[in-house]
Amino acid sequence: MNVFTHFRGVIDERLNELATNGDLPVDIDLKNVSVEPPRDASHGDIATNAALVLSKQAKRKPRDIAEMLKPKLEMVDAIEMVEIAGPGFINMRLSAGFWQEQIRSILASGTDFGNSDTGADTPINVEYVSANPTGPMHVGHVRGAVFGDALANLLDKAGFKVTKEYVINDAGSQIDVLAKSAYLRYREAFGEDIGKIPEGLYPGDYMIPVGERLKDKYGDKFLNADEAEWLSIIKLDAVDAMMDMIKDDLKALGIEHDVFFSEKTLHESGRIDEAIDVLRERGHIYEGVLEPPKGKLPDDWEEREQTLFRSTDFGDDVDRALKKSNGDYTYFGADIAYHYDKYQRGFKDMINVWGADHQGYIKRVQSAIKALSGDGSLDVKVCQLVHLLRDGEPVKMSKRAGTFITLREVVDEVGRDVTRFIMLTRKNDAPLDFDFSKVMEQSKDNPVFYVQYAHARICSVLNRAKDTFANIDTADGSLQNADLSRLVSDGELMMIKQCCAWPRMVEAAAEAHEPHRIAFFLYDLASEFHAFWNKGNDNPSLRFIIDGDIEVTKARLALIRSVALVIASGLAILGVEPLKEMR
RNA sequence: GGUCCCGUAGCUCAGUCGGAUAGAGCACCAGAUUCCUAAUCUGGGGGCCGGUGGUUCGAAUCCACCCGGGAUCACCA
Repeated sequence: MNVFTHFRGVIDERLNELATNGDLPVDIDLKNVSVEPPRDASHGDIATNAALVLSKQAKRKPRDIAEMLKPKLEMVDAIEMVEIAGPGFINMRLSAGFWQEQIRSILASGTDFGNSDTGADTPINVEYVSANPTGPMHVGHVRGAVFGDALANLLDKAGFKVTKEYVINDAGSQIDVLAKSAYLRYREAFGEDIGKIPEGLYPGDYMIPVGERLKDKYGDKFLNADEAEWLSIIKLDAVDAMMDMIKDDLKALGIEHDVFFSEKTLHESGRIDEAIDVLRERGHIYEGVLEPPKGKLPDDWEEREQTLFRSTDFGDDVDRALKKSNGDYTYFGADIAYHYDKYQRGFKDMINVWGADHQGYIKRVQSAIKALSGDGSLDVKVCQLVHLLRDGEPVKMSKRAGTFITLREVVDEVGRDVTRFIMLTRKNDAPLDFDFSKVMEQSKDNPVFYVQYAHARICSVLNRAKDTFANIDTADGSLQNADLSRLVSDGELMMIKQCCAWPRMVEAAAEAHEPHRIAFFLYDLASEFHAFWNKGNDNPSLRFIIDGDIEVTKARLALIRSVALVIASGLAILGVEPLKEMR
């Protein structure tokens, strides 16, 4: 249960009563009323701005409305105290009993705690990674991959029906290059000395096994054949080989897509013509000449007539070309068909995760979706660069020279969990430093460790309880029966409240499409817990395991088990395994 | 020149559909281990939230215009 949503409902009811009684206008609009935790805990547990928001509509002073609402709220069982503060905020304190009961429901829900139905099973498509199938994934892909995956998990938890999608760009000229590179390695597999890989082909060693694979599959069939004979066939094999490699890389990060969509199929099936015809019928396509870009002209600029999409009608800056000079569709042309296809598959909500270099591409795709669908919407999440460091020094990489750092190298060195968590410790649109030395540090400077450590500590306490009480049952089902009214200290109630904020956090993060909020929340929760733990150092009566008092012990175990469940539930969104011990 | 992103403590960054006295970590200073993992915790100093106007009960948050940093800019994908 989301505590705040629950009381939002309660407050709405009482406001409607006031409207029925004639104290407020009958047609009063409650949509701006919010119920949230006050920033300052001394103001109580929940606060509402209802009186302030409704003041104008009701043509009454905020304090008057607050005074009318106050007695009605005081009658609610769980509400212990109601106070009007400042310009008209209504602060409420909830009873300890109410909070204690929440532990029971957290234990009953397990790691499903925080699941929400705000998504209402709405289909939503999250497209991420979509690295070109021309080589292994490199470090530049990692952030988008992790971000997209965590966002998809988050939306799933919030009740959306999520499809994780990868579009394979298997149609462009880079695939010809790939096939030629593979063919060279194929000849090499027969013992031919191919010398230095010619400029313009992919030089990486990862192409060698592809050559072997072709040799095994086709024997010497293509050895003396014309390019026209082998090109289209080897393209397929080469792309397959690249995708196998990429899927392996993704697996190392714990990522598995539901759908791999082939761009090539759009070209072959005439779907691009179809989508563009739709646009043409609606009058959004014309043959014309684009203005040269303002500012510095590209050296090889020439005026030419092109098939253009009038994206400026939908908020773009200039109209966009759909066909290349050789008559083929541009990537944008194919992309229009791709997004139209997604829409026709039932996705009105689409999210794409792109690198920072694609920012300028956003408006045109959104324009196309508007022009084609009317009610479809695309949110593009742009991930800024990751600065790789080692001991504070930049790690050089050069994609051109083939010496780029691969995703695999990063994961092999620091592990999947660390890679994933650290990538989510910044907003997607802020650059991120990734220091190989720092992320492996076992200290509170390192948020992964800090959160994991809290979880491990809890598991450790649950185990140790058996040393003190031989017969104690620490299973969730048993802890649910603990006498939770024994949880009365400030620290204990704080922990409960923090856990109860979890569902609200999930909903807010999902709505904003911001999985990093989960990482920050977990850090805060871990911090609460570590503080609580240390109180037992100063005051033994605040320890979790109290020798001779099994009831208090069980109640406290129920509490910290709830904390562990929230941490595990959050880590699951991030795709990180909660650790039971860290020795 | 256009577009997009960023600008919050010395440093790295959070900041909830606009909410009350703007938060955390690092660094700095002072403390806490016969004790469930000190791999942790407690306390302290430190801010014209880039600037100027506007919107309103109320702005770090929304709008306009500036300043500074980054990315990107006809047929590549």
